[in-house]
Amino acid sequence: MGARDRIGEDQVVELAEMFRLMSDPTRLRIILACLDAPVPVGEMADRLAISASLVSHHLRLLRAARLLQAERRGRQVFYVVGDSHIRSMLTDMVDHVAEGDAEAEQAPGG
Amino acid sequence: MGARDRIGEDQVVELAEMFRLMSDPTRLRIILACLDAPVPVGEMADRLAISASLVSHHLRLLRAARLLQAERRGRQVFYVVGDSHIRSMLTDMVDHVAEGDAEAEQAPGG
DNA sequence: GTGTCTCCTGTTCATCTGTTCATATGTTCC
DNA sequence: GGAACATATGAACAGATGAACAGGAGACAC
Repeated sequence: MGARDRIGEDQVVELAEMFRLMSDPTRLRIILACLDAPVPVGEMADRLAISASLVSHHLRLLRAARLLQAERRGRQVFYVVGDSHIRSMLTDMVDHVAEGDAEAEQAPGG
Repeated sequence: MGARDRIGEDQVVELAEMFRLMSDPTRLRIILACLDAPVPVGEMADRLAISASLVSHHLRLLRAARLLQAERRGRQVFYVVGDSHIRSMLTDMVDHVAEGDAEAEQAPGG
């Protein structure tokens, strides 16, 4: 038993890289921003209060990892989470940190 | 829609830090190693083919984030994933990369 | 009490990463 | 063709990170 034991080192590296993309607050904010609906780069930069250049830099990484998909509409480029599993996981994790923040204190000793 | 937009910056940082812990292949391997059952540090080092010191260093980070729980049995210390959500998510993600690896090969470009 | 095993902690170093500034590319309108 | 807007890219720098080395603390056996 244990799919977690059956995955090879390559899979682990692949998974780690996926987590790495989401390990930065700025990048995570970008992913979360376009979790449900496509969002243009400029709006992201405005909502996240960061420069469009920085957003674009992160977007490049996210695109390379297939985490985000780009869709051009005229002069604007809309980005959206393209992976259903990632989207589902993200939604769950967001809910987890939103609620689990209080019940994580069940650990005895310390 | 809502939950992902309702979380504040602190939550995002908290979530990002969680991902950060899992973003390292070595550290992810450690987490995966003690995903189901508690594993002693020495066995981890042996199974992962890395020094016990390095394992301990990573263990410290994982413990600080409450991702892993330590349990002392005699002179050995067993570590196990202490978060049900994380365990669930990890199992799902492992399965995701295990399956997605086959369909990801349809990309001709490098 | 001594010796050994297992694990923890502190420090240093090579490397990577995120961020900013300056600039290029692409698109629309005239 | 040119101007304006939106996005992408490259170089450089400050900060963070993982890995290795050395020393120390706790537990068990004698």
